[in-house]
Amino acid sequence: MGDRAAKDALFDGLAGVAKALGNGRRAEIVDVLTQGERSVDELARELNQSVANTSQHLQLLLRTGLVRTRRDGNRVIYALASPRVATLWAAVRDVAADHVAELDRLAAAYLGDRSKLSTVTRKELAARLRDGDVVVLDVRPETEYAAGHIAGAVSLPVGELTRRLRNVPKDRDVVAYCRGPYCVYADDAVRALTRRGYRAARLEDGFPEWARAGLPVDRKRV
Amino acid sequence: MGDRAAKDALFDGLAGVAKALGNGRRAEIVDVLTQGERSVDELARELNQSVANTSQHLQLLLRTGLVRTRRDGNRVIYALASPRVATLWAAVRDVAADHVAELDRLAAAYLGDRSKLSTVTRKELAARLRDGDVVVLDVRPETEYAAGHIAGAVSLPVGELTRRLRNVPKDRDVVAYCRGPYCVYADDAVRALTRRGYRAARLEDGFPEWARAGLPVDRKRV
DNA sequence: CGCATGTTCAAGGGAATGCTTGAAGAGTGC
DNA sequence: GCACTCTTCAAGCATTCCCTTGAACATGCG
Repeated sequence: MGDRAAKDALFDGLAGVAKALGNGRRAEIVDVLTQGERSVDELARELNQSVANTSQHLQLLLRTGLVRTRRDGNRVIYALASPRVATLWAAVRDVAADHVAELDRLAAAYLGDRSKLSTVTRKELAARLRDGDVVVLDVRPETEYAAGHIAGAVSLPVGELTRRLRNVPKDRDVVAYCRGPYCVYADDAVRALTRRGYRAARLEDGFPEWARAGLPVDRKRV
Repeated sequence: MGDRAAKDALFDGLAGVAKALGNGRRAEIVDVLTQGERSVDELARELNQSVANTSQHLQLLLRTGLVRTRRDGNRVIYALASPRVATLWAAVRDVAADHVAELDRLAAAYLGDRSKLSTVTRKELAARLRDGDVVVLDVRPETEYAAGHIAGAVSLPVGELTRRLRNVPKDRDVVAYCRGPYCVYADDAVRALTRRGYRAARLEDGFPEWARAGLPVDRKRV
């Protein structure tokens, strides 16, 4: 024991986990699965990839143990193997934000200019929720809201925002949140709201981070 | 903003961090750097790889931002870019331990049978250190001890263990620790000690985990 | 059963990865 | 300057990775 070949094999095994996350498409899959389980073709559509390719990526994630499957009639539903995988993905994102030189540029290219968006930290929002002086909007698709949301938040998917604007009180501060720090939904919502004269800000990160921090969540459909 | 190409590029950027850790040799480099900074050829010797190859891996880690360098006369010293990188590596290891099916086999092949080794958790050791009823041995190379060690531990590199055995009291419980959960030094030490009639156990993980948990450390050479 | 839907498998081609070898840079000491 | 050490660069080759295409497999429904 303690020989080179075995040590190399062990570290290859450990590195296998990182390798599984080491592809943009697979990273995106894990990122989406953080919001809840999905079928293969839901994922394929979300990633804008062929079903075959998506399936292959999922097979690899499955072999590595990062995801698990269950059958639901016709379809196969994939989910993260455990919350720990979501934590790992968050750690990857954090290191990238800290240390990857070009990430700011890439993020800006996708998200646009965020400098004019006001943001709220988890802590601030938690405090203001306790005081009840803020309206919280979950602007993700409704199924994700149903699978879990910030306690007290109202579902208002960004696609329906303009149609259901009357439900948003104009005299109170509004905070929108979505999937995480690299999700555009809340950005779009905040831009649309401020343009119309609302006092809107976005939560710095998203629902998964809120839940992971142990802050109050709700699973019931409202 | 919000278009597919930019989103793919962003996630490729995020995944780049995972990709950098997604190779056994680079993972090993990061694992070693968790113990402290190293020159290229120290790393090459530790990994049993050519200097050129090691240098290439280091270049990639550098480009990704996971490590940084400084010159020391003739040589270039590499270090982790921040403690957050060590945290990320720990997260990878944890997920692998939880979810990679074959990891137990790989670990056993490298580490040997651990079933007969008694272990101590961080929490237990911290408590027993406060009570002063235990001798703690740092069995890593002396330079790593000098760079930081559990407060109250004594340096006794595993290579010199048999030569300096007289320094270890036979009537007290002994706990040995080393680099981390996949390091053999403490295992070897505990086996050698128990064979000679000492009451020895190993700390479940290693020094980096101890330090990361905020438990008392010391940097002074004894 | 036959057909539709959803998922996986298999083969192929272009690109990237990992290691090797040998040479070129960079810094130190005589 | 010159020899020496440590590190990086460059080219080459076998292997792996990623996506595509088209077929096979599984499940549900009429």
